[in-house]
Amino acid sequence: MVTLAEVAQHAGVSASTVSYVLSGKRSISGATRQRVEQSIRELGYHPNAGARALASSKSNIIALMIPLRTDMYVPVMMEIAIAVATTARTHGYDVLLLTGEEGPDAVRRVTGSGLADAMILMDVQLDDERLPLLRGTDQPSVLIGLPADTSGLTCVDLDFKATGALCVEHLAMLGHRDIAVIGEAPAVYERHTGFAERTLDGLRLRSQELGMRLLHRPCEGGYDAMAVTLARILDERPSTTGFVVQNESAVEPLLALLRQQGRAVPEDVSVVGICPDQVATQASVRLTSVSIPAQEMGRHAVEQLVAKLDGRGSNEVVLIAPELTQRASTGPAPANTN
Amino acid sequence: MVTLAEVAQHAGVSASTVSYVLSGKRSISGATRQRVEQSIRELGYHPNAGARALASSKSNIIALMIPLRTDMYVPVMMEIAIAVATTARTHGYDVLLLTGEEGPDAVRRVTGSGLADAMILMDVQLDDERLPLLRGTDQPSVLIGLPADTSGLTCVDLDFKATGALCVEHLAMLGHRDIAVIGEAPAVYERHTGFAERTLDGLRLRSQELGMRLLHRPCEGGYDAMAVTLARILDERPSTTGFVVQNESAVEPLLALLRQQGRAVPEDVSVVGICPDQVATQASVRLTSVSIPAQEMGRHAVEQLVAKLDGRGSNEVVLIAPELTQRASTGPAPANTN
DNA sequence: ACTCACAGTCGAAGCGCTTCGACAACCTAT
DNA sequence: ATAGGTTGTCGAAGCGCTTCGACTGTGAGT
Repeated sequence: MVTLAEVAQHAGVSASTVSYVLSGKRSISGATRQRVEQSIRELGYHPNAGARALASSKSNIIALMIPLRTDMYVPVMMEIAIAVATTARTHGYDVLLLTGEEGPDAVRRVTGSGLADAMILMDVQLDDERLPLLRGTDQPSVLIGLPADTSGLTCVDLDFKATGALCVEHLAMLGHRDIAVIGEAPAVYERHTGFAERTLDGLRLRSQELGMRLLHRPCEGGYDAMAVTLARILDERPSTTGFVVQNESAVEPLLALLRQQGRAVPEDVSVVGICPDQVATQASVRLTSVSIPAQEMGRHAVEQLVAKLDGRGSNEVVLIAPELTQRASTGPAPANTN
Repeated sequence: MVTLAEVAQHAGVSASTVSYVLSGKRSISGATRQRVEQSIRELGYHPNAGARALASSKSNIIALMIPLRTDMYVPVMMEIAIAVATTARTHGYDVLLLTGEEGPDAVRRVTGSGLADAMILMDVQLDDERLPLLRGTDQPSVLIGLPADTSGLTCVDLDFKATGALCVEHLAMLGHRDIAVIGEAPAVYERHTGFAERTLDGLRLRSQELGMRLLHRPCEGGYDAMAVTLARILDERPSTTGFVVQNESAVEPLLALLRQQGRAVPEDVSVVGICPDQVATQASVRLTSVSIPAQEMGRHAVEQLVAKLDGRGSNEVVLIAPELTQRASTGPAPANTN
């Protein structure tokens, strides 16, 4: 293993000079700089991460806490994680992957040990038990998702309330009056995950304002669960002509079931998805949808964090505006056939 | 920030004693140990990761390189990543998330800087450019996936060749003679990703041995691509009664299309999937499938790696035996209706 | 009573880096 | 020519931990 000292000797300068070449924190003459860089290349030198962390009390690592559950909104999580990792690299940071398993202890461990300089939390619950810890430390952090109380915190998320409203508006504009919401699995609501409830708020509020009737049903993904849920909805409110689906694994089952029952999409029934674009475009009917901007969220989160680490940036809530893309699954409500 | 020295002082012992309490590398009297542990708790001490890494030349971090592409077999990757992270924690390791983006440089950087003690590589190509680097370093590593030449490497993977064979055998047993394989996207084969080719080998070999006819068609996921592929297959070989699908995002489209064309599953046509159980059970027809044991792979990989780090363990290729679960999508071939 | 082994503890020497203050050499303004 | 500032470099002091060798006291063996 090559050390700073060896590079220094090879280049005929002192260790500190090499260090300054590397960090650029003091000016170095062109000649010296080149000699040092040459030596670094020749010797294949890589600074030792531990030593660096110890001396500078900066690890250049960002911790990312992802949820342990692998059953929900997985592609979104993955895309965020990858966006976080690649964006972090462009700022010179690496990413440490923590699973929710350890819970708040992970926060303590990482903060206390100086393993990471900052952290990003995903899958934030409205009343997340990790929040007090974050508020009580001076380690920068960013949440992806919105808790109930955002004071003293930096958050990045899609504006799910606006997303709900947007879906309703789109259906209203097309003349639909009775709409049903296929939600995430009941467990998601029970955990009080913010995004699900905020979407619902937006849906309810706007549909009230527009005088529409709204039915909300949580739904486990999959064909069987969807079949049961759909039957219940159509039983309770046969006049339903618009669906909003916020559950990736319910999209295709819903479309299949509607088809099977002879309800044509979009002629008889319109469907709006809240899901990644990939899901929307690969469905059997190209789905009108509000996309989950996973990459953008990951990127934003890192950039907020880096800003904080650089002493710039403050606590703020960044809500990304939803965008609805009309595809083939929504159309005018059918003429009233009471 | 609390340091070892402060804990030592608080407990009235020397720093080295505290260190030995922590590491257990020398015997410590019960009384002293308890006093130290008490102090640690009272002061909320966490050892500094950087200092530890520097002094011991061990970071207790495992690097995990995941593919950059977010478009393919995502849930599997995610599940593996999570299994790696949680298993690593049980052995006292944290996980650093690297994306394929940097390519071989990432290997150099991590190895050279001592950022991680070992690494796990996913999405290994048959002739992966990172392999020479791995062979040339003494840093332990494990591949998830199988390259062409495994000499000097430790690999963990599902036995995809046996998987292919198993699928064929199942269909053969049910009396099918003409089978079609819906493969991964063409890009996967072009990249020479091992698993896809090995599956194909297994499929071809066994179907030859059993005197069956086999058609293989790569397929981008999604409904439209699947429609085109299916049409071509049925056009070329109308007598096809068995399908093997190795592409998560083609499963549901295939089932929908078959249904739409009046081909009943499993009465007219049988379908076997190679996919995570979750996909198989959530499909519109509960899919007979060989599951991808993502968790098991991640766990195995970490355990191999930890064994190496402990000086136990050697280079070996661990192939996990495939298991086929019969569900509702396969049945006897229809009577010959030439 | 005397050695020997061993458990239990301590002090000190680093691990490889960053960073601060010092200093020499040079330039510019007086 | 001189004071004052700049620029480029160096030496040394840590950062918080691990680990080695050394030391002390105790109990067993003779």
